[in-house]
Amino acid sequence: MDTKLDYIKKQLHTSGYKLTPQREATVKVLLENEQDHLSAEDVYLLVKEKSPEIGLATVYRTLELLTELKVVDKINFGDGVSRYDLRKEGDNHFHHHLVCIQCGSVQEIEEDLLDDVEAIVEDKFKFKVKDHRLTFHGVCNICQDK
Amino acid sequence: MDTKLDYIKKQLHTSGYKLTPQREATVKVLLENEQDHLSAEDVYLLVKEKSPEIGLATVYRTLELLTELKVVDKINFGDGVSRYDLRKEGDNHFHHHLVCIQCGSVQEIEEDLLDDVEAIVEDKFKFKVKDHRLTFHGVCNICQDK
DNA sequence: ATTCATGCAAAATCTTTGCACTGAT
DNA sequence: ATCAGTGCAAAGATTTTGCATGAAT
Repeated sequence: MDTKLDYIKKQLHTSGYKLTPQREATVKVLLENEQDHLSAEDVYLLVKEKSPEIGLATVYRTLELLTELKVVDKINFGDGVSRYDLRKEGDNHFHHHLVCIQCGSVQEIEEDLLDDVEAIVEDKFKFKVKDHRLTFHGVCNICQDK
Repeated sequence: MDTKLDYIKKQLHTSGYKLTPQREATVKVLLENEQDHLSAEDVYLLVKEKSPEIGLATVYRTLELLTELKVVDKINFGDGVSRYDLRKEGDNHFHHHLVCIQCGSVQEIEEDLLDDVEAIVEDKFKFKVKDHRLTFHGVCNICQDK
């Protein structure tokens, strides 16, 4: 647990940033809610529970910083809000999502299923792939049973 | 050209909507700029050139309607803006995009490269796929040559 | 002292909504 | 006469920015 925090701390330091108490509080919230896809507002509210003095702008600035450093990925499922998703330690690719159009649940897929597809893209379109975003919209197994 | 307009007109009628002059102007702009990924504001400005009396709210309402009817897809490349992309006639799947992180260009891929991946998702996660979004971020062939 | 980070409030941006009005059936 | 559609301006929501203050080296 703290290993991850240390790892992120190191990433910040490498780029010349400090892990301030506010940033630490924000990162901890992200770590404690890894499964969720929190919006900035969500993060802010959770951070406030333990550190009431923190400001929304700071949370935004922290999330922006973490996005730049690729500690988190900023995603958008089509509602008007940006959501933030921790990258797994050592991951160099964004993971995929299954969004249920009935219950709204979001499931993550760790596997990288796109190796073949990327090879095609690089070959056919001469496009050097650095990252990808893949989201499936459909009906999750729970909603199918209803 | 007008075939496409007729086709869209029919889609509207099927769902009980009319192709008003304002909607027609909006659709025409989309048809004339199929390659681009226009934001609502972009569409509005282009519509205004020929129909200055049209309001921004109407453009938004039209785009929302077209999105509902799956005439267009609403996409989001990470800047704060929604963009609108015409579906090809008869397409039931969203097409993919290659976003260049250097010059910002967006290239479209018509091929559906995800059949295998979808089969895996349906099988392994019991998730009934209805649609997908796939975007690659990387360096386009032009920028690679620089 | 200088520099980086914060908090607050104000501003900016994008999008939606309320409401009166128009136009077609 | 009704009802969907429109234009305008106002409101809403999300995110960014300016600036004075505070903490750390």
